[in-house]
Amino acid sequence: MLRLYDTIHGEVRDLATRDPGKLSMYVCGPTVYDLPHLGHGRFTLVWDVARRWFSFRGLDVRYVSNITDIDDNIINRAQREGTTESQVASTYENEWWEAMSRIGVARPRDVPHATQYVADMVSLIESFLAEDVAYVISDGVYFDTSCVADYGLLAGQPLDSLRADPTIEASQEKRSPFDFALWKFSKPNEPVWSASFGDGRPGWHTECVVMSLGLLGDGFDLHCGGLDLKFPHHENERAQAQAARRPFAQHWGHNGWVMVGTEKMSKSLGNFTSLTDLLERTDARAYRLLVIRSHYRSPIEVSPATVADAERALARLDTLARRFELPTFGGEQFVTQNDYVFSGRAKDLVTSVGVLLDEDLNTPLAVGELFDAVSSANTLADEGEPVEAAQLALAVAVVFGALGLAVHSAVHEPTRDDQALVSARDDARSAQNWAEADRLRDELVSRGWIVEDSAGGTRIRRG
RNA sequence: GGCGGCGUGGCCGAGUGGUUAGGCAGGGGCAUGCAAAGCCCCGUACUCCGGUUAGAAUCCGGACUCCGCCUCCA
Repeated sequence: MLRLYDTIHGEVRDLATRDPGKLSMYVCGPTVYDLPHLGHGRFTLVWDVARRWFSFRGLDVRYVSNITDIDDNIINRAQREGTTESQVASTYENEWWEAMSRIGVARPRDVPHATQYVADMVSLIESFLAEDVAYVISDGVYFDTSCVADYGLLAGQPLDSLRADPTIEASQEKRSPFDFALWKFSKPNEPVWSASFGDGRPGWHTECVVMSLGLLGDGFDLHCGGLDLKFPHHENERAQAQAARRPFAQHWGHNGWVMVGTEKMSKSLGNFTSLTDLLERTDARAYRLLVIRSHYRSPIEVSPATVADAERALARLDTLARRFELPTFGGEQFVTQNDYVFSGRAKDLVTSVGVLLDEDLNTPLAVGELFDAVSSANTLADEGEPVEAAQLALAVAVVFGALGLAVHSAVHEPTRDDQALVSARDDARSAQNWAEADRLRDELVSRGWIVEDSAGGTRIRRG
């Protein structure tokens, strides 16, 4: 049984599915007004890993993740740059998918765009107004949080114990400082959709509740996102579903922050690193390894040192892949537990790692066991047990593959000249002409190759 | 003020009562023509103060630090 921490209950619980064998999963996606940053990279990796693991276990996962393509930040950027909102949105959505592709995050099965669901949002807001759960003031339509009895469930405290930030001037017209905008009336030169209660654009919290229920239906299984969405975003989505008397997500998952030093990385602190920049100078797999090496609910520290550490750890896996000529997995391809049949130590590995991952995605312990298995496979091979060694190595690749991490090194084809140097060196070595062999090795090294001798002769690879 | 979380060896990062998590870095060794990769060995850590226990990093109480959320945020 798959189990996962549920934010509302504050404990690890069975991940129940509404329909047998099928998991409906919604992950709050990005607002596309800037390059994706490391925090985006983490949440997409975390839930991509979850999705892949659930799929490995045989669930048919319907993974939905939205693109918020209308929002104040988009409008501000468009006005600042003298362009249109849709231009800003499409520019950064393209950047988003480019980055997702590079870190190996599989495309969601559905990608709803907020602007395509405005009509449904308008109907929902109309129904709220009809029941006086929402009210109109000068700048928009607001949701009356006091109408939802258990408002504060996700925040972990009741509404009356929340404190409105005194530094933010609350609108005098709002019934409560916690009431949130369902709809914002448009100002001149802003994008506008018509509605019976006044032309304008939808509020963020309304977008996600409409899209998740619209695609996954009432009482869908799992709703995920970054911990900072827990309150108020997810609380407000939930409040709207409650008010609409529609069963909402049955299970809530939240991932931890990316830290920079001791502070949370965030837009407001201005200490973010763009994912696009990281990928310019790092093997994208290193970031995935960094993410799965710690627990998804813990904060992770991303720095040049921790990234370099992960890259070196990755080299150990790549060496294994080279030694055993392992297949690669990842990208849009999902591995399932029925794809390979193992026996002996390989089977034991898949079983024990599976137990760890089934229990709230304990990837750090799983990674520990996998690295142990790397040593074991090398030892078995050294001790003349090639078949069992190869099985174990393959199991390592399969499990890492199930988590979306391809165990392989980038392929670099030697040129004809390089190959000539390699065979010349083999000749020198068989003639025991060590000086010449060393000279040829230096030559290859100067051409950027790492030179290793093996039973089959000189082998070269890129670092 | 309310709510939640953290404090582990040089670094990252697991671990809820007893045996080395794991990775990276460092030291020693095996192997190798010499290397590289690989393998073996090594550091014996757990914020502080009390307490419970035969035994605690792990449970309880307290203190301190740091971080986060409380109408921008993944």
